[in-house]
Amino acid sequence: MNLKALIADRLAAGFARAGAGDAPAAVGPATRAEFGDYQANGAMGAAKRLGLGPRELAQRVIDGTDFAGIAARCAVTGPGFISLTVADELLADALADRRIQPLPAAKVVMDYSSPNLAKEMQVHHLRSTIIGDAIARVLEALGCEVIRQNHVGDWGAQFGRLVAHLNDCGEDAVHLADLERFYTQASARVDEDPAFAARARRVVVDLHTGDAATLARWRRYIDVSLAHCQAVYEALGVSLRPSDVRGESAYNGDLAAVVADLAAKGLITESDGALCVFLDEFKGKDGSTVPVIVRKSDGAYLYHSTDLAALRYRAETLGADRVLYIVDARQSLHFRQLFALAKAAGYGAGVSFEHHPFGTMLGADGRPFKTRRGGGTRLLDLLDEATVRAGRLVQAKNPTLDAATTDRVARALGVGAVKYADLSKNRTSDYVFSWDDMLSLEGNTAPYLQYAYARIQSLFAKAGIPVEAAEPPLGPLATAEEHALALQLARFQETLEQVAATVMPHHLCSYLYDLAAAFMRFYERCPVLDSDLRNSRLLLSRRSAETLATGLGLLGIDTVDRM
RNA sequence: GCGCCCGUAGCUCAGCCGGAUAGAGCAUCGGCCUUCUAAGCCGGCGGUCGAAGGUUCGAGUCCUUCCGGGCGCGCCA
Repeated sequence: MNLKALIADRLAAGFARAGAGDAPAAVGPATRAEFGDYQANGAMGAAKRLGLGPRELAQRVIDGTDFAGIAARCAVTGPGFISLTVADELLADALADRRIQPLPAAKVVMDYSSPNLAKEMQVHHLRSTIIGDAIARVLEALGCEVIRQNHVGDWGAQFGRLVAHLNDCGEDAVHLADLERFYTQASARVDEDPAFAARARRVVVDLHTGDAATLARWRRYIDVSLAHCQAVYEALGVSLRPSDVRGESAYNGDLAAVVADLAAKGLITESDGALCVFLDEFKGKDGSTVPVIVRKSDGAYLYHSTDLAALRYRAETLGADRVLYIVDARQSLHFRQLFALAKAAGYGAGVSFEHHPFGTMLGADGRPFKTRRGGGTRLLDLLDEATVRAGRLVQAKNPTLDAATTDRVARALGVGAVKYADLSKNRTSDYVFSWDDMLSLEGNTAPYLQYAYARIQSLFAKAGIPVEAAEPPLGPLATAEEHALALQLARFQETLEQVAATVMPHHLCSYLYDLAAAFMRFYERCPVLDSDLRNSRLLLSRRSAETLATGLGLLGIDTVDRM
């Protein structure tokens, strides 16, 4: 149940009776706990139009609202806030059933992760991959049909360079590390050797026109590279599967038709031999327009055309209601152009195309992130280091665990910490990558949430009963800690809906951290096993464990029973 | 030059259609393990929310200008 929506609904009737039916109740969590659990700020904004004092209107709203079963107390506070305390019976209802309520059915296509192949996955691939994955899982939990589309870069100039270079030196690459090395060499040659650069471009044309030898070579490199990506996804606990891969190459056959269609619709202008679309939305102050180039003067297509073909496929073939692109903020202009182009071409009318950007990764110095060697940091190295550090800590804290359990726990905590460090940030602009922050295991980190979960498992082990044995109903909430914990548990639904609406997983992280903290305070203050309120407190513990496990699961983070 | 994003405590970050005394973690200082896991709990220290104007009953949040940072801008993706 969505408490916030329920309260807003009830208050809406009160606003209507008070003559302010069009005013939003503006319900949110109370900013100050002393005044209750939720507050509605709408009376203050509406009062002026009605010629009433804000407190007077707030009182009229309260008088006209039916609080039966939802609020234990409701009062006007401050300049005209409506503050209310949620009734225990409502919390008992909320905790009786932990099922998530579905949103209206929708088909959502999600483009995320989408690494360029031929290179190992680096830390900068982390954001798209795990943000997208968390959103995909949350949407599925809310009943949406999610179609994952891993739009890997498997068709661009990097393969021209790679294949041209390997043709020249007569070598072949069967391991990713080799590919990586050869690609670096090839990139260097492009900068120094114009003749090589020309050959590399020629190879791209061969590839795109279906030259058999080139395609065979390309296929081998792609397979090596994709196997590596899949290994990273599995190490990360990301839900992407090989069947979710639909890379740039999948649209090769559509490109000519898409461009022909744009031409037929009168959108194409030739400029210096390239086929361009000039859109009014991108006209500058000086009257010049930044063009969208859909075909180069040498006949090759670019990512605008590929992305447009992909957009059309997602809208028309997959039948999406929404298409979410979880892509670096540096692509913002590209997506504005892409969506404008789709609109001009009449593709995907009625479909919501959304670019959800995230910031560029910076180093500790605030400059774009690079290692000393000028490269990136391998994602697998980061995960390994996190696991090693967590392993040392697990061993120090709990030396009685056997080796296999220690390894498993270390993996869950280490990988969880890395993911949580990234997912818990709402940075639509740049963010600072810090090796130490990523690997931190104290405070507001995944291990804190996992620790709360493990404590609950331990509690039930001590009680000698399975977690499921704690059943409703919830008893009286005798202490402030119990009330606060029950309230936080009851807010899970509204949190998931908020994540779905904003496409921002950090709201779920904040929620789970607050939940774990509420549980820790409850646990420190309220004895469970040796208490008259044992049943009720066990139920609070059970729901805490379930909600933590479910929430962490949506973030792609594992829980452990002991740590 | 034009455009987009950002600037909150020493550091890393929250702050939900503008709403009460701006919140966490880390760091630092102090208290709490003979009772359910101290990876924890409680408390102290720490911010003129980049600056100046404006709108508003009310601005970290909206508008304008300036300063600072990042990114993007016709044949890479």
